[in-house]
Amino acid sequence: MLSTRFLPLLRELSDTYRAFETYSAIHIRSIGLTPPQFDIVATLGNTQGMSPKELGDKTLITKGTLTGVVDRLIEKGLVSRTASASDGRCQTIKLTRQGDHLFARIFPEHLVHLQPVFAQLKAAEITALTTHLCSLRAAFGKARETLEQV
Amino acid sequence: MLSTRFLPLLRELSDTYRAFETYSAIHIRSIGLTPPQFDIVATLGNTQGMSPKELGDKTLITKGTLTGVVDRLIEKGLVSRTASASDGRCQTIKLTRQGDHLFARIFPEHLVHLQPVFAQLKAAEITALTTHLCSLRAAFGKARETLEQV
DNA sequence: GACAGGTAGTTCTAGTTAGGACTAATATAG
DNA sequence: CTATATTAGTCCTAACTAGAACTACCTGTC
Repeated sequence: MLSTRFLPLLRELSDTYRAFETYSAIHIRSIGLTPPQFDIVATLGNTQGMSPKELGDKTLITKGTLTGVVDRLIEKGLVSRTASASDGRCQTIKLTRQGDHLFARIFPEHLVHLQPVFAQLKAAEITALTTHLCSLRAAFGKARETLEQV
Repeated sequence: MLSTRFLPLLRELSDTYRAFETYSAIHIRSIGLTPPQFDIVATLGNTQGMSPKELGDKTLITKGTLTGVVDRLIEKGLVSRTASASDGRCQTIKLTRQGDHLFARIFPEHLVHLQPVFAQLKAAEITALTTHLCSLRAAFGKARETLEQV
């Protein structure tokens, strides 16, 4: 007999993630960005820039996708792509001055947009949820390692 | 001063959701389906079929996307689309005999694939996580309603 | 029974997605 | 020093995504 007691959790995880995506997209689209584009701008904010590889690791955007997302941000004049001097394979993606200004304006705005959501939750709930999610993510990671050992 | 204490939670929510998607996709792709296609087949399993509208509500696939996903499942011979007799706007999507066989085979397989993940967690953790996610989702829903009242 | 308003589904567009094939550059082993 | 393996990034394909425009159909009101 197979246990199915975890199915409600998986459904809830999907539903909650999508509720978050949908809610934050309301603000993001009002700026004229897409969610992945916002993610890149937010990750580059307050840094000296980084390689596409590093950017992909942080935002979980795969390399093939990242090329296109960065292309569109360059078209909009928000980021630049320059070759690395030390490693001919690497490049550095950086916010332009215009990108920097945009980041400084929209990041606090985005926090204001999210504030009413988390004002409804107790600090302890937020902490507990984060911890439990972390365990679940680790469980997926471990199960995946086991599969790959074959 | 804006609070940013919820940002780690949002990152963890995204990361955990993607870990789940990636992990379950390993099994789903081995069957020759995509995750949304699997979602549809799993939702139609053990039912008499339902309208695209209902299917979209359950799987959170928007109507425009659903048309294409169902088209591809029809091409594969797994589902059928028939007009409703009572309402000329509605249709009924149903598993074909072949789709039914596939469902009967792969759904238990999928549970077996997921089992090792949840075997690592205590039952109480699973329950607590589900409850907290539900609160968070409700908070997004409430905040959204507030925005729409304008 | 006509007409206004709402609902179901399709089509279209721009963008994202994963994965794999490919190129170029670096690093390692012998 | 050279052959091999690894890594970074681009390009390609099939599919999914939301949202908006559109068509067809239903429902209520007068």
